[in-house]
Amino acid sequence: MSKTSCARERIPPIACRACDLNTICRLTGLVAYEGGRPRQPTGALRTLRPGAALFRAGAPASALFAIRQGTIKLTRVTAEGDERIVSFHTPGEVLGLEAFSMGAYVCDAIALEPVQCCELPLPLFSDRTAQRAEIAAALVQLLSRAVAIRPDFARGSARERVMNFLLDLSQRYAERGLDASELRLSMSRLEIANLLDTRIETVSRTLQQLNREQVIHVRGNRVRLVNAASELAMAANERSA
Amino acid sequence: MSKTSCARERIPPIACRACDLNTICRLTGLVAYEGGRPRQPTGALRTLRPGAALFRAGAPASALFAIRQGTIKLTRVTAEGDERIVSFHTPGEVLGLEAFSMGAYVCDAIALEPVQCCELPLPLFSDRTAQRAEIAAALVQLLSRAVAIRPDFARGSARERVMNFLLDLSQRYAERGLDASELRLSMSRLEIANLLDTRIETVSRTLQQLNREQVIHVRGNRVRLVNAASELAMAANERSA
DNA sequence: TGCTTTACTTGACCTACGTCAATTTAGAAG
DNA sequence: CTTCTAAATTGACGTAGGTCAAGTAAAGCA
Repeated sequence: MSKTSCARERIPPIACRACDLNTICRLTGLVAYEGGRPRQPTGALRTLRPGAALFRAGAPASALFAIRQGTIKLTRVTAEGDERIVSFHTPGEVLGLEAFSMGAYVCDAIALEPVQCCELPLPLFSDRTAQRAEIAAALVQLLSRAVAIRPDFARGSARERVMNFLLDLSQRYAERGLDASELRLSMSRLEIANLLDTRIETVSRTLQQLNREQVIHVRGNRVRLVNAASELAMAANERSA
Repeated sequence: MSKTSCARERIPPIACRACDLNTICRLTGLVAYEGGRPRQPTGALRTLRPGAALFRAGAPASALFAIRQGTIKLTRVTAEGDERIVSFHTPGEVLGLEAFSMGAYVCDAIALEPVQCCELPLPLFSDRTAQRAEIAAALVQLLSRAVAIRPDFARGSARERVMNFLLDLSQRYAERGLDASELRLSMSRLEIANLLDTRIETVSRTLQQLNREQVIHVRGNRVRLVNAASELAMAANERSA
């Protein structure tokens, strides 16, 4: 599947405190708060090999998931039968929020690399515990953030799409406290092209072009943002929509 | 602003029971349930003239809004200073859900026609009433639906974009119990082009093309879906993503 | 009713990107 | 190390849709 040399450059799991699910985990008693150290949660922990599915579109929704390590792609299958990538997700992000309204998941969630993630079974949220109101409030918070922030990569020129994609990745790195200018692309060019609604050749050409212009520095799946800051200002407002 | 002959073809307000906010309105005691008849809610009712703003991006978020009548566009301003349309909203839909996580609204909400909408001040949701858990649950439901259903019109060929746009409108008509094949476009060609990330000439040409092929029947801002059902099956899975 | 303005349509031309095809590069296996 | 395979790059060429420009129709107003 994805080649991604994972064996040697394995990145440690994200700390619970940097995870979007943190508040909810604590409220549901799933994990003891660890004050900063990455620590094994007490709840169900799932591991996936590259290419394995965390859940499938149409499967009854049973839990929320938080990514601890690795990257997951959300995909749908078009009427013509080909895969369409909806989004990529990195450590600290929560999947399966549609569970509260749909009976089933709406996308396939596929690991791009070795993935580790926490599972919060839905029944946790229907229990009539004393904390329920607090949990609900935290959920409302989480969901509200998810509706507000919707990057849209299938807009503008190929160059804008690629830049927006890289800058979005960079921003997410930064939000989790990682180096925002040194990216490791865990997805293939084909998967990027799919997300951006363009072609693999266009992604390749555009990356090389940006490389030649010294805006970025590309080498395989490693990308360093060099003069992207200037383009950043330009594209920043575009990304969130 | 938008021309839209509104004086004569005024459409009556939507019934509360067909509104996404219905459950929440009842729980917050804002409106007495009316069992089906469209009835004036007891809460704050706002009216807007075409071109007027319900709220602006960056303004402190103070309330949730439900559209009773008319169409609203959500827009953002790009770094280059031009407007980008994020979505159009029709009666029964709820605006401002980002309020629970952001302190401010993230888009401008502009009326395309005379608009009437209900306002639910945010303080309603922070009151520690006995119902609070139920209200929160209803909110989670509403938000969860909003994250699950994300049409994406800036993908594929011009023809696909236009069809997806029309079919999405049609579907929303249907969901509120209106005739799904007889559409009245309350937005200009320019606004459609903006949403679809294409040009006004392309929208025009594509509509005329579809008209020639008898897939739809266009006459100004009235569109009848004729043989769209066949294309519908094809595009149905595309729309929601 | 005609006049003015703005929205929409249509045509001609051009370019960014898609398509097809040939290399080159980089992991994986031996 | 070499071989094998899949991913990525690069080139040549065609086309959907962007751009520019000229009509046409319809809404608002005297």
